[in-house]
Amino acid sequence: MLKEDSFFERVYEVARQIPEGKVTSYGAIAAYLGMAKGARMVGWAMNASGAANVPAHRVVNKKGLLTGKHHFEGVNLMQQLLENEGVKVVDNQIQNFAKYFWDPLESLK
DNA sequence: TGGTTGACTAAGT
DNA sequence: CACTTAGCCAACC
Repeated sequence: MLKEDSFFERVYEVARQIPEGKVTSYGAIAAYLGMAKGARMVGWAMNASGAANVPAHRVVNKKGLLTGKHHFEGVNLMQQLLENEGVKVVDNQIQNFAKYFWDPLESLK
């Protein structure tokens, strides 16, 4: 199987390792991939993750805001998935974000 | 090849 | 608090 060495595939592999009930940020994934300034690329990769088996709903911005929810089928789907995993979301923001935060730099190093 | 794009982030107004 | 500017960089056309 030809694995695309593209940036997207790397993002997908990290995203797939996010444990249930945990979330991370675009910047954290980017930093893990060696592009601290590449948070936007991660978000863009998520945009293309539609066909991939990637839990994009576990990736939020640095403040714990569900900035990407507008890209899901429904604006409530992303929050629904997170709450289904035990992550409380209020007003598009993850509550107790620090507690749910999963850092690939610490977990995958 | 080069300009446009974007689910980010930080700092400024 | 809402909006703007600026930096960042791979993928896309």
